[in-house]
Amino acid sequence: MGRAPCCDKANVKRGPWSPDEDATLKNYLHTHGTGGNWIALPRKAGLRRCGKSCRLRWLNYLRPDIKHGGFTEQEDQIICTLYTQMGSRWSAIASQLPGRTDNDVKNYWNTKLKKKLMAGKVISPNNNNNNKTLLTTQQNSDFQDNKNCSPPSSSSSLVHLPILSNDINNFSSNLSLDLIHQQLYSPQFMNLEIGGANSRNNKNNNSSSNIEGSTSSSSLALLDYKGGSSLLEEEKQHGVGGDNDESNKEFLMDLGFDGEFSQSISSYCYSEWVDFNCAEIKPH
DNA sequence: AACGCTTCCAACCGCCTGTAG
DNA sequence: TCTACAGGCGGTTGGAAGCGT
Repeated sequence: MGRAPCCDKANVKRGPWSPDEDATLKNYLHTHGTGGNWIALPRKAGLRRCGKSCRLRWLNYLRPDIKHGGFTEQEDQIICTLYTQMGSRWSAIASQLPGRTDNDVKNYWNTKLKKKLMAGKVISPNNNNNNKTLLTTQQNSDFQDNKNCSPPSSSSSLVHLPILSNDINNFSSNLSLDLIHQQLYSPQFMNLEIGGANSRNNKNNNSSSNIEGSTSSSSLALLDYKGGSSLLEEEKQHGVGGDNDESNKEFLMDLGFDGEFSQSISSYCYSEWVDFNCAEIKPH
């Protein structure tokens, strides 16, 4: 026995919403709110629509704070990073992007960003190209309103990433590589040299397990000291030394790889913990 | 202009989860 | 504890728009 349908499908209209329907829904919600019941809402509002459809229409299109299209490079990066961290948790990803809906992010990923990433046009960790300059002060503005992040220093070019919730941090403990991850983030694609002469931070190979098994209340990311010499164990003990040789830092976050590959990457890349709940990421 | 193919995105579907009774 | 129901979510689809031939 299947689940009872949420509405009488024979008597509800389907397909694209008309401007009149939009106006009706908007007006009703403006006056009455949802009343805590989307299922009953269309009947009260005089709409021949399924309650779920009304909810979707409101959340994805009619809400006043919705942004459509025009994803910024910074948003691209955030989506890519979060996708590698937690997979297709679109609502969680969208919650980190003010004004974006899960549907929007999902569509954007499926239609554009995935291809863009495949073509190497989005900054990826350790990408050895000029894309790092994508992280500029101009991009701060989108997220400055985030109440949990301190405002950027006027004299610096900090990039303030939005809050990653504790839930997101929890996701990272149960990650696996799906096909897309393997394709998009293969060592070749990332231009990484795994375990070679540059694997200078091998003694730091507990980083990955710390990330993935972290019970910390913070989401974590790491900054790479490209060309730096020390492991910075002392810094790990004494907190993040954010002012050290910033010119050598590179935008990098937990990619969510499991197992040996993750260990290899982390041992190569990661050298410093930062609290990613309100990380200040600086351009390379 | 007409046709076919591709891309994009709004909307739907059905499963899962949370919660009230 | 169980059940029913609504909300939430991710996957998928259908059609409009764009583009090339």
